[in-house]
Amino acid sequence: MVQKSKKLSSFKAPAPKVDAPAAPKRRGRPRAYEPDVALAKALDLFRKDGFAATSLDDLSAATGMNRPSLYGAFGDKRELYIKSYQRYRDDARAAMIDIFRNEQPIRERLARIYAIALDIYLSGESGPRGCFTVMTAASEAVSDPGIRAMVLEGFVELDKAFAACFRHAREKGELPATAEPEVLAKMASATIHTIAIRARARVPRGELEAIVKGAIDLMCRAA
Amino acid sequence: MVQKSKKLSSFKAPAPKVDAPAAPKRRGRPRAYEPDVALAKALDLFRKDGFAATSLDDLSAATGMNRPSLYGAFGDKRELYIKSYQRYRDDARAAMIDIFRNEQPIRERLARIYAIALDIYLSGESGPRGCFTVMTAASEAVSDPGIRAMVLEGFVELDKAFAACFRHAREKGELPATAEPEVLAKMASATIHTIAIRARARVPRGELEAIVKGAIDLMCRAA
DNA sequence: TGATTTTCATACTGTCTCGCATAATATAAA
DNA sequence: TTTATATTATGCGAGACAGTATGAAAATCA
Repeated sequence: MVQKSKKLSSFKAPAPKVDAPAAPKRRGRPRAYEPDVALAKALDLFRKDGFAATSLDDLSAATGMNRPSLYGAFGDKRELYIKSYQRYRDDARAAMIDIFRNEQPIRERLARIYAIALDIYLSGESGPRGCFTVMTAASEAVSDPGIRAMVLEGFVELDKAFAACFRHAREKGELPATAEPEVLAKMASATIHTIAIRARARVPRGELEAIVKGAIDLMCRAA
Repeated sequence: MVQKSKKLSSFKAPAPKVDAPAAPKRRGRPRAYEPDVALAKALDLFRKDGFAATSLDDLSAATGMNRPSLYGAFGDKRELYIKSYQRYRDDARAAMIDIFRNEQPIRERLARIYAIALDIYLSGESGPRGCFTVMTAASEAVSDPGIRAMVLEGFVELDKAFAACFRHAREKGELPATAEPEVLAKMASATIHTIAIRARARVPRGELEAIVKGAIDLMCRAA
């Protein structure tokens, strides 16, 4: 909510949503980088080492952009971090939104959500990346109010999505009438958080899947 | 497990465990600091800002020790971080071990454990500190194998303590025979992790206590 | 062709970083 | 008092850091 979009996607403005091969004919020297892929590289670096341990030289090398280009395209290091985080959230949301909305049985929906989460958390060439929201909460969130607000928003969004799932399942009779969607949602998020953290410590996928299975059983068993 | 004690408590060596007011008459110039309180200050700083964002100047200012004294007493920055972490674990364990061992009903034991955890996570003058194990997992654990091993050990230790609790409760008939202590233990740890992370985002204590209450109900209700 | 616009590339500045070298200081032992 | 020992205090030095200034390069427009 803080840092409201402003001109986040300014470099996308010329392309009118539908992929337009009709080149807009920009005026000056053409860019030597693609903002989207550069941002993805920056995101990966931030996810690996965190804000403080990632230098602009590292970012410059990873994106192939030199320092002034980085500033021109994304602003200073903090802004780049924030844009990376927004990108992460957008990607994660896009990967899960269909499952959160569809009509499968609750157990199956949860299983698929966690499978996608594990894919995200365990990806990365030089080791698992974990959850960027959790990492940011652990590092920058205490001292930076703007970033803290974004992290908090991320938690709330996930809680609400899970709660909606459980509410729906209760209405369909998959869960007992006494089930409390909000409480179950917190436990579902807690499961997300624990696998995200354990993934950073290189706990193997099999163990994380076992935790997920146990959590689903506990949350969905008839009371 | 890595960095095995070696000479961790070298400065405690003269004091033979029982508090000895018989001054050991050390040879040279006396210390101007107390290692224990200095380490506590360093720990607090690391918990607040993390490894990378904490400079030796910060540590020097906080502890009142100048740089060479820091090196002499604790080694380089990484060693100081590791010793801070060990101190944190020792303190946390000391605060919880009685409750993990005693004979109260399971719900009450869990409630007390979480209350202590919240005290630890929410302490700190300039904002909540969260859980140092979780913070370290989120930052240094991916790239530093030694630190990763310590974090992993921390996770396992907590899982085992919770599992022992649940096993004991099942034997006493507080939980159904079908309850799986290891599975419940993972959920209990997940609850620890989620409140630790949310605390960093300044979620108020009341909300965290509500999460804890819901988790205890879910874990302890008759299946 | 020449003017304009946008980006790239190099290099710079002042500050901070870690770790250590050196010397002064305060105690105990001889 | 002298010597040995252990600590404090100052500060150096090579490098990393974030951010910017300057000028060259590559495109469009007139």
